[in-house]
Amino acid sequence: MSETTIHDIAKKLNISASTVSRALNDNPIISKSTSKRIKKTALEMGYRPNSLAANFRTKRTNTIGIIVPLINRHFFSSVISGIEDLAYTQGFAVTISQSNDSFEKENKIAHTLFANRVDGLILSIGMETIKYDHLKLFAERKIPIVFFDRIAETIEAHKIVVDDFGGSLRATEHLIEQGAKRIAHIGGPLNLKIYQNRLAGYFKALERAGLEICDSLVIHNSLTRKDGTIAAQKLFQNENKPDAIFCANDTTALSTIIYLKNIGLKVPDDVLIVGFSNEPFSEVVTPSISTIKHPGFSMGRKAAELIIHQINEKVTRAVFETITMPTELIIRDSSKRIKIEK
Amino acid sequence: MSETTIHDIAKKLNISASTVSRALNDNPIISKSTSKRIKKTALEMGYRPNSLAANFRTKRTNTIGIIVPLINRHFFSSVISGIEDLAYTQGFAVTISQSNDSFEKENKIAHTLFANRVDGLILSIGMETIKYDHLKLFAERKIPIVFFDRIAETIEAHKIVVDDFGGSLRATEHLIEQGAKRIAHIGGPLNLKIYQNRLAGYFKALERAGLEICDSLVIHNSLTRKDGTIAAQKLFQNENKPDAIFCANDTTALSTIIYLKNIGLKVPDDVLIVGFSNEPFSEVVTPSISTIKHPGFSMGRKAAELIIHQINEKVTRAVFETITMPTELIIRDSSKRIKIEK
DNA sequence: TTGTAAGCGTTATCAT
DNA sequence: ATGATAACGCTTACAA
Repeated sequence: MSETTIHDIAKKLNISASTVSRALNDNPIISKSTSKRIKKTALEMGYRPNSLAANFRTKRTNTIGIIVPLINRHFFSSVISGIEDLAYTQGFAVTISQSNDSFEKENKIAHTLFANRVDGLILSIGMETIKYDHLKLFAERKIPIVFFDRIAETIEAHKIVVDDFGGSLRATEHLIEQGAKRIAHIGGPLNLKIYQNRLAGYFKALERAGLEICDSLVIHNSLTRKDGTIAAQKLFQNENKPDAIFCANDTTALSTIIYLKNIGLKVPDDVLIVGFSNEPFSEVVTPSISTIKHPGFSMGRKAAELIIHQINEKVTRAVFETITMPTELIIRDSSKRIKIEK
Repeated sequence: MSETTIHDIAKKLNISASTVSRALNDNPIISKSTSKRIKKTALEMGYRPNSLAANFRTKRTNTIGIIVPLINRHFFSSVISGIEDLAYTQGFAVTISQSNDSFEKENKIAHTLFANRVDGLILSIGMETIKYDHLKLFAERKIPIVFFDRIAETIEAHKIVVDDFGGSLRATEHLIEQGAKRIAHIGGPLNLKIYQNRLAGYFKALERAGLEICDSLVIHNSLTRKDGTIAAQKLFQNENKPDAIFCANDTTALSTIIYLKNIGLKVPDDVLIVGFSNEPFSEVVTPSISTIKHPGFSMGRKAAELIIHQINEKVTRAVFETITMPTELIIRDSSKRIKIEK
């Protein structure tokens, strides 16, 4: 009933436990022949290494902690999938928690992961997070952190973001190319850098085209389905109605389209729409939604690569990179003004 | 630089390490006053419990292992989200791996989780899995397992499934109520129980209504987007064209709708469609897709509840339950023949 | 190439 | 209510 240990194996073979340990860890110092004998009897005796003991001894868990706002969201589950995919090949386990965008929960999770001695942390911070003491914990103990998407600017760490600025610039320029003159923007909370950047890209495009920036055409909210509807409502009650909207996510793009349909306006005939993130639904709704593609899976793999590298290096880096993943404009029906072309 | 231990705290307060340990674990045998003193100095000294040591000592990791085919799929990420949600409140961490529907990977993952001493395992088996030796490992060591959705019938464990039969029955009956006479079925691979059940529900409904079961109206494939298109093509090249299709998932329901649109048939006017799973896109495509709701998040919570109960009980159950989660028919536009009603 | 022995930090058992 | 002590299974200097 009780587990076989390396001592049991050692006793059986009349050798020492350390030799067994070395052999089982493929230490090249052990002769081929004894190593083979040891592995054979280990198998016979049904030995399974006690990684709890090993972890305790070596102070390494081979575990990467992940914190995301919500697992069940396409972008985040893509990233997680990418992290797991690479981590697995490198012998790391992955433990996941969701903050539900609550600072309190994020804080608790961070402490738990810290206590559980994860070797590294990959996270996207929650909407409420503006203090980073819970992350400084890790920094102090030299436990590597990699941020993705929603980053904490003041913490020194590798960061992986998508090119929000460039994507938004392209999206807005595309609307301009399609003939839009009064382009509105439905954006996210500005305490998050990603939404600052998306706003900036939008502004830049307007500026380049010599279009006026109009305060009444810019609305910020939490980008839920409902927020999109309310924003659209506001935009079309105005005097200065937009002829195009660049939405900071696909969810609001969708609810905007639905709202417009309800008040008798057609997309793209009356109003052009571009979203952001390329949610699975965007391709299949009517009209299909033009959007900016977010490379979730690759971001996850890259994040895993960076953190594992740091874990294995054990070198305290002075220099941290911010990696910007390329975005891609996907033009679909919601933003094609010129139907004649084809 | 080095970590504070309970011995350091003990030394500072001139008490024993065991008292410190007890106080920190809220053992009621320790007097309120000393307990308070201990916690205070622990905080001051920046003590963080070494859970690696504790795990090692107690042989518990407070960790639940999860294996799913793919994290980045709406249903699975919902279940994972539900598991994490409950596990977190009960003090359990959750580690996730994806099998990619490969038996080899599933096998390796199981061994790794086993070696890492997870306290319990929640999983949905891959498409290739027909042998269960890797799971018997857990059973032998009395490590609880909970299956969900894709279950291994021969392993004794709690199982959580959705009411595939009932859902399909309702879906098909609904089509019949809407006046359909020649109902086709696009189903999944029959080595998986869930698709057997969905087929059975479809048959049952036809039988009850006295409708003939027609082989040429039933097609099985892997339920991808493309499979749906091919299946629809086949169905409408036939002599005996269907006037309704019950699809075993929403993906094929969608591609069927798109195909029909392309060949000039209208949904729901010419053909009625019902899908299965309530994917996020189903509500927002045009026409919106009637479907059977899959309670992913609740399944996850339930799975977590069951496994944690078993972990804490430490009692070897002789009796295992198979819990069938209720399904719900959501009627949307793709299956509403009678438009006059409103 | 192999063996000896210490020690990781905690909890549990037995005393007091 | 508290203390002393052993033990968990492994890794790793150091010794041989």
